[in-house]
Amino acid sequence: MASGQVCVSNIVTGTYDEIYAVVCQIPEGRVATYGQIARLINRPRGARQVGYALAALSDDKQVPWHRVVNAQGGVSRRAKGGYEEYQQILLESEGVTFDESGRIDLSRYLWRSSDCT
DNA sequence: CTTGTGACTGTAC
DNA sequence: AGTACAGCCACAA
Repeated sequence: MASGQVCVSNIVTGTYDEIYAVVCQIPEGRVATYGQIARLINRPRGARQVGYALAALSDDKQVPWHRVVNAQGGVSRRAKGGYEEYQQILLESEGVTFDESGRIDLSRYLWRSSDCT
């Protein structure tokens, strides 16, 4: 599938920007956990920062933040409610199926950064 | 520089 | 399986 990766152009090597870059690299139909992303940017204990970075994310950036879920494979609550449902809809639109409890099968949809080359 | 907070994670009960 | 506590990093005031 022709995935559209068009956000890396605005990325700057800083702190949050690295997180955005990783999120942008997540292909469609795949999801990544905060801890996974945190490790990718060399911040194995910065899982919190990843979520905080997405919280501070602005609409100007085309970052698929909806592909980022917690370690339980579920959508975390945001500071401004209303978007948790929006995220699930976007993921379902990409082919991701949710569990009865509203959770994703990470063993099946978890994105692998170190695979296929 | 110190304090507070947050879209998290892992362990323990 | 769900709830509770502590740890961690980065940014704003």
